[in-house]
Formats: sequence, C-alpha cells, structure tokens
Amino acid sequence: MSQEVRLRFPPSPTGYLHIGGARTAILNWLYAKKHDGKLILRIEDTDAERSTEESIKGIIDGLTWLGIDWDEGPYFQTQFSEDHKKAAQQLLDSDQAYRCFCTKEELEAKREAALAEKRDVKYDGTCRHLSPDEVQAKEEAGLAAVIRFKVPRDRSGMVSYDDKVLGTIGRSYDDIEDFVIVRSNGKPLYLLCNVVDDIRDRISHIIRGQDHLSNTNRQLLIYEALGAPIPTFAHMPLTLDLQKKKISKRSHGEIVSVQYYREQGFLPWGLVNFLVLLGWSPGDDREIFSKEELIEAFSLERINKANSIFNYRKGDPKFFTDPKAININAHYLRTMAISEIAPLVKGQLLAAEIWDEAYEGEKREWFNQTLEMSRERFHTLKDFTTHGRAWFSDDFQMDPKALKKNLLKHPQLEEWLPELGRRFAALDDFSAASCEQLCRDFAAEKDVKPGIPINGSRAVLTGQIKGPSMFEVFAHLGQETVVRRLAETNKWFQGDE
RNA sequence: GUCCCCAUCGUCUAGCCAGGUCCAGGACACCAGCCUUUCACGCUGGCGACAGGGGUUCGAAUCCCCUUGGGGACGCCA
Repeated sequence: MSQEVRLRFPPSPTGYLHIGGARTAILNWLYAKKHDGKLILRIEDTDAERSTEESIKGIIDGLTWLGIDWDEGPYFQTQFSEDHKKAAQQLLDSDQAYRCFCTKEELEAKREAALAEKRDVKYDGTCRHLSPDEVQAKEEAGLAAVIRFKVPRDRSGMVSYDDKVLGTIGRSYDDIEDFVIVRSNGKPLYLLCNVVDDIRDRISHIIRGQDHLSNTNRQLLIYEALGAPIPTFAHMPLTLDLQKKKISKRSHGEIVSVQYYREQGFLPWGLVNFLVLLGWSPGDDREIFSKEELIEAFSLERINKANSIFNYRKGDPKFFTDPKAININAHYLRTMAISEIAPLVKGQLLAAEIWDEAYEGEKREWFNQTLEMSRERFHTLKDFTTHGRAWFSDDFQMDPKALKKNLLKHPQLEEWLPELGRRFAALDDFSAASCEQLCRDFAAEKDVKPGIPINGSRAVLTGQIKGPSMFEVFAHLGQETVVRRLAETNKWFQGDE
C-alpha cells in the first residue's frame, strides 16, 4: 500500500500573494491533483508583528481567482501553538535541545565581530555546555532563555536526502549551528512549527523554493529527533529579475502581485500557464495546456534546477509585464469559448460603467459577435474597455496616432466624412459588402485612395488606428451609430486647435 | 567569511542521467517579406546559445576536474 499523497501550501500572511508564491502553490496543487492527493492550505501566521487579516484575505482571493483549490484548511499555525510547545518540551526532555541564555546583544556582537574578522558566524555553543546547576541558577535569576536545537556533534558525515529536483543534497553536521527553535518569549519559531505542522498534517511531499535549501538540512534533524518519517522534498528554482535579484514587492512593486494581473485583465489560467512554464517544461514542445493536460504532463523530475528570470522591463511601453505572459494570455483570450469570455468581459464593462443589460438580452448575439470580432487583436480583457471601447460607448478616446495620421493629415475629411455618413444613412442594405461598395465609389468620386475615407472612418468610429476589416466594422457597428459618429466628425478636428 | 545550489539563443526552454542521428530543436521578443484599406491577427524567412580551460573517449552540449560567473542561506522572520 502506498503512502497517502498530501501536500501543503504554507504562505505567511505578510503581504499579498505574489507570483513566486503562486507558482509554488501551483506546483504543489498540480502534484496533488496528479497523484490523487490532497492539498492543504496552512497560513503560517506565527509572526504576529507582520501578519495581517488583509493579507490572509488577499492570499485566499488570489488562489481562488487562479483556480487553485485546496482540500483542507485554511489552517492557522497559531491555532496549533500547543503542539509546537509540546514538541519543544519533548526535545528538551530528550536532551535534544537546550536553553540558551545568551542575549540578543551578545549574539549580535559576536556575529559582527566574526563578520569583521571574516570568520564563520555560527553560534559558538556557549550555553550548550552549561551544567544543570548553572542552568538552574540562571533560571532562578530570572534570565530569559531561548531554546536551541542540539545538533548531534558526535557524528561524522552528512545529513543528506534525495531531492526530487536537485538530486542528493548533503551538509555536514559541523556546518549546522545549534539553531533557535523557541523564542525567549516562549513562542516557537518557523523551523520547528513548520515541521510539527507537517508531521501532524501527514505531509508526504514538500515542494518549495530553493531559498529553503538550508532550512531543509536543519528540519531533517528535527524530524529525526521527533521520530517522524521524512517527507519527499523538491526544491524548485527561484524566479529572479533581469538583474538576477529575487523578485519582491519592495523592489518591483505591484508587478509581482497576482492581484495586479487580475486588475490588468489577465485570464487566471493564462497566468497559471505562464507561471508553470517558468522553471518547468513537459519535455516536448507543448506550451499551452488545458488544466487536465497540465496535470497529466506534470512531474517533479522535470522541474528545472537553474533559476529562471522574469523578463519584465520597467517602463517598457509595449509590454507591461513579461512578453511571454502576455502572449500566452492573448492566446487564451483569442481561443477560449465566447461563452467563457463573455462573463469576464461583462465584469470589465461593469467596472468601466459601459455595461448594457441588453447584452444579455436582445443584444446578446451582437455582443458575442463583437467579442469574436474584436478579440482577434487583443491581449488582455482590459482591451475591451480601452482599444475596444467604441463598440460599447460613444464616449471613447481617440488614439493620437489615429487622429494625426488618418484624420488631420487629410483636412478634407472634416467635410467628406459627414458626407459619407449621409450616404450611409441612405443605404437600404447595410451589409459589409454594400458598405465597401459605397466607400470605394466615394473614394473614386473624390479621386483619392480608398484608404483615406476608410481609415478616416476608422478613427472617427472607433478611435483606433487599426482593427478588424473596416467594412465588417461598419456593418457590425450598425447604421445608426455609423451615421451619428460620422456626422460628428468635426469634434475631432476642433479638439486639436 | 562559512556552507549549499546552479550554468544552452536577449528571455522561457528541449537535448544531458543511458556520449555519435546536434555545425544544437521549439516558444516569446526582435528584424524582413507576404497578406491587408489598416493592424500588436495569420503565413514565410532571418537574427540568435552549449561561460572558459583541462581531461576521459575514435567521438563531449552531454561524463570528470579546475576556473569564472550567478543565486541562496548564515535572524529570538517565514
């Protein structure tokens, strides 16, 4: 009988859900799904100083939006502090931990001295060798004490394990200091809590970032001291910026938060698909996956060893985030079923206050066709309310380039376009074909290239410099709107005085 | 300073474990052409990498060593 597969995502609620954390959650989720396991959400809120309710909500909202579901939790680490204290006591009782009376100041001084002399900065073990009498005396004197784990010193060799991503990882006992597991105020620390919780939650696989590599060696010792089975570890590569620095809110701002992508009109699965490709590949050329395909294709062994770079250039006018992320998102935007896109666009239109209830009533068909026509060139849901705004509202912005190149460059258009509008008004059959015929006849009559009235119309009707076939646009926008907007052509000319 | 991890196009990566089919494949980005009234759609093509040095071998992107480079950890944070 094989062991039950149980994974966990344990964020600390000290900020929003950022894309690195989301990536960790995604990989854990994929592995759980693939192996019919469970994913546990555990909020590691032991750092009372920095944990916030808002952050907890942000993390849960972010995961939910991404479509990352969990089977148990959220549990809160603070709810289990008795477990943590009991474990610490157990280690103390079994002589696998000891009280340390060194003050923060003393330790800080030693650390700085060591750094200054370019010596190793590990704890020197001062309190490890205190006699029972000395310990008692210090306790009676009311000295505050932390609890340190007693790293075995009588062993040679390494504490090692087989990492599913990196292979065999080892570190010699000598290189591990007697680390603190309980604060002097009695609050247990991450290294201990995390292990105790993972044991209690019967976690079988731990997938986390390589920044935890050195924690793992120490935590292995805790598992052993507590007599618990060791889970399988997989350390995934970190995500760095172009300067090869860890991405963080502090230095990168909102661009690393999941919420930002939501606000920018990303499709949740588009983001998931991009993120999973950052440090993992299926081994073949596939890059676009449905949820089922991704779960099927996923494996720990195919996670990369090397860190990957989030290709984001601050201030890039063309790409507000990694171009590949946008490209993948655009792919989904163009290929998803209209029925799936429609409610998402509705959300955008509602937020922009240009939603019309009729889009779900008598204009439903028109609305769906509009999405089909316009999404061809779009990258995010936001484009429906920016580049595509004129489909839904007369109150749209004119692209300065369209104004300059397709309108102001040809001053006659101020007269011609209203005239063209009057002809459109007289048209009985307002189809793309007859609109095209009308435009071409008009251009021939004025002895100019058809592109001039056509592109001028595009500017006045859509505010854009490009878009779908203009004849389709005429027909789809409808006679009434086309005539009205062309009649108002002069407002664009006046605006430029 | 100590310990650990990593190293293929600008970016994400395939190939590496089981050396030859790799003068290194795909994607994004970029450039050019085509299509088009227009276009950040589409199509075609182009540019572009095995960090360096030794070694093993008939043969190395693949195995070994060194160097260099990058990252991480070294908290009474998580």
